Amino acid sequence: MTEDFAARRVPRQERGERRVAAILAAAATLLDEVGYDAMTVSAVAARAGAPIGSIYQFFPNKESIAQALAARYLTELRDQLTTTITIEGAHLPLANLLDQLIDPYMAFITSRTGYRAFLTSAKALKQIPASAALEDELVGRLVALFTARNDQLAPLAARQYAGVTMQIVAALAPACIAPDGTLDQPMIVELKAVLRGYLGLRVDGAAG
Amino acid sequence: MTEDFAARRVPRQERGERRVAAILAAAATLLDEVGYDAMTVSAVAARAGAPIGSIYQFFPNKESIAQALAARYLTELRDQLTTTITIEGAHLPLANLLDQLIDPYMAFITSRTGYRAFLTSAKALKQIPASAALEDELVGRLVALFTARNDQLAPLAARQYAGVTMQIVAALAPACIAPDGTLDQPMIVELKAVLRGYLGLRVDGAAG
Amino acid sequence: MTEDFAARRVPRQERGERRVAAILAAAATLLDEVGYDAMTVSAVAARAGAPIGSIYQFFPNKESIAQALAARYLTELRDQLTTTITIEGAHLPLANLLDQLIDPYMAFITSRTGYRAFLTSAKALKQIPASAALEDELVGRLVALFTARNDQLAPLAARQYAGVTMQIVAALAPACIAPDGTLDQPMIVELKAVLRGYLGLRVDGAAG
Amino acid sequence: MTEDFAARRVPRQERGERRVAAILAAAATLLDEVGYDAMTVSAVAARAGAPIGSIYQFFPNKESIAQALAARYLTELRDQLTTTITIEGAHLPLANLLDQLIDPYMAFITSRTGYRAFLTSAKALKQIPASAALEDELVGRLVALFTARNDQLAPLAARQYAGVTMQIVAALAPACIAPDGTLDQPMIVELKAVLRGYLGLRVDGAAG
DNA sequence: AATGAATGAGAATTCATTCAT
DNA sequence: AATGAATGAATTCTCATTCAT
Repeated sequence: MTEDFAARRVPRQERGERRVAAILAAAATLLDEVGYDAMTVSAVAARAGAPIGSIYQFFPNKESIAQALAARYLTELRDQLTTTITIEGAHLPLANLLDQLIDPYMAFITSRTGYRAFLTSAKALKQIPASAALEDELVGRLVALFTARNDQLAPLAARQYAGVTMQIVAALAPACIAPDGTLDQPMIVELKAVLRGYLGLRVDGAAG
Repeated sequence: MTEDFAARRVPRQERGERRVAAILAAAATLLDEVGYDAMTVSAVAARAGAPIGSIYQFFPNKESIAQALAARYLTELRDQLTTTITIEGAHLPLANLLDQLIDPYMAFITSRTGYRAFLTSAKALKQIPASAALEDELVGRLVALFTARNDQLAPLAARQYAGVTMQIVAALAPACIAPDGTLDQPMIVELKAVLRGYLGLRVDGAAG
Repeated sequence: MTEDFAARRVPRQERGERRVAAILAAAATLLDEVGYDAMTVSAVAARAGAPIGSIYQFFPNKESIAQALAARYLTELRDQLTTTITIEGAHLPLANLLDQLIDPYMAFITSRTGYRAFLTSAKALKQIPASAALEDELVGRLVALFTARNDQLAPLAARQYAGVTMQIVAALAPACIAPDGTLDQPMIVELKAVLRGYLGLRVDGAAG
Repeated sequence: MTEDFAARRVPRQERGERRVAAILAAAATLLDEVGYDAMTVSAVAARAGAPIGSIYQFFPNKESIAQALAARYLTELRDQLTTTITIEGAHLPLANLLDQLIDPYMAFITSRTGYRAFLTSAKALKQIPASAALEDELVGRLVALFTARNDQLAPLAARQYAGVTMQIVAALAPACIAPDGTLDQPMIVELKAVLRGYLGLRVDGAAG
């Protein structure tokens, strides 16, 4: 269900599965190193130790390689955030809630090679269906959380705040990754401060 | 100071200046429409109504075209922000101060074709010296402004908050431009709220 | 005699026969739709619902698939024309004779998917032995028929007229098939007129 | 007016014109030798003594090379047939008229390398606008000629006979060219006989 | 100086055929 | 025998940049 929408042919033999895994790993690295545009299918093949024809045995084109990787990451991300964003946090102090939300997400990002490329060029990789779906789900979860914190919140407003929250995180996340791929902790502290400020105003209604 | 670092020769005749202007205008449009990677030197030439040879009369390579455009925009931006970010605003209510800061900036962005491309791919266009210089200056001005609002602020902290402020603006600005190039006003309101929240915490020390 | 020259092995089990039939049917359709060059072995496999490996179990290469189909059609055609082209028609009025010759042939053509491809690209499919043999036989039959109509006819001349007759039919037949695969009746009338005119001159010796 | 519809850029320098000529000549030869599908752009380049990039300087794609050649031939053919097919021939004996029509055409065909490829795969080279236009004009001229010979001829009928005449010529012409590229004179005699028979029936109304 | 042709390495992709399982 | 993965040369086309005129 994850990547079959993009794959030319679903690998049926174990050998094929190994190939696909190697291809995606190679693509991830290259995405990280040079970005989508500069990533070459031959480079992916070389990295994966596969002849170029094998790539096209499983993926119809360059774009679909990135999409398959994105889809895989999105599934994993969904699994994680489903655990992380819950009503459980409704009554925590904002700062604690944000720790629970942000820290795992940042950990996720840095553990997924190439994820950065998706953050920066969401449009380059066209609309990945899985992406829209995940976004909808996450917004829904945030809305539930926000509403649970503040039952005065109008649904439409909650929805907007949720969207902005996700944009903030997406937009600032790259800034939290140092060039060497490790996390920039001070920047993460600031990201949380940004969210604390924003959600303090909008959700917890500190000053209205 | 604008294009001397990139231009192969300073045009001495006005015909040359018109050419350069046409080239940059063409590049700006294309940057907007297709982005840097997909922008082709021949396409720039065609749009500018210039033979491709002419392009290389004035610019040593593709990159330098984008850089010259960036440099021009940065100069203009510097002129504007120099007026906008001043100590004058030190004692304004935060919301008003942000209006004064953000509104002209957003107006600037949308009036400069192709500026979006620079926002999204800061790294693609390698380190533009003018950019670093401008950033330093702006940070300096923000530090002065923040310090004038709150004299308790340690210089280093002020500097960090200024940097984060700029990152927030840079990161969220693209989200404030609708696909058709016009401004997304509700999103701008949220951007201001984000900054209000953040600077309220960090500079005005709402909650410390 | 049909596919033994081309098939890698004669299928002994009926499963194999069904496979071969499916493969040839798929090839026929594709030949019709896209022509020989654009016909892909994988496409044939896909259409036939067979794994590509299976194709090569029965056919040594792409060309042999088309040849097997051609051979099958040629055999069927031989069966038909053997019945159609006989001395029986020697004393019929030319127009009637032509009806007896052309109508079944056109019916044959349209009922054999992909036959058109063979008409147009006789050379593309290299010299099919069965084809040359059939042609010889048909020429022989036409010669007999012509000679029976006109015993003044020199054998060599008769042979040439027979050859030209076949060329005319082969050349104009595609023009008698509408793009949707149905027969273009008015064009068939003209085809007969052409032959009537030609054979009237050459065989029945209208004007000598 | 001839090939500018297909050319990516009309050559403006004499050098460019020489290149285009060399490219078309190379294409003509290859079309003759291997046909359109098997003709490779690199092969054209090699034959023309040009780097492959140069081809794409003047032609947007492979198809357009063939089209440009076809367009050039069609223009030349138009010039010739315009002289050949005239009412002047209205009162000539049919055999003489056909000599006047067929001989120059056959000469034309054999003097134009690669023309054969167009005859055989009219569809492969998509609808060339110039081709349809030329066909219309020729049909018109034949109609005038036929009508001048026989004023009983209904216009619609005349139009159909003209069309069939052209189909006959187009269909049998390849058969009149020997494998070595020279003309097969006996076959030309037969072609004329075919037309004599057909037009005798249809236009001169030998037997109605 | 101005123009547009020249260049060719490289990019994405295809496909007949072979081979491992 | 059956399956589908492996292979890689070949193909079309692009494009930044240089050069001849």
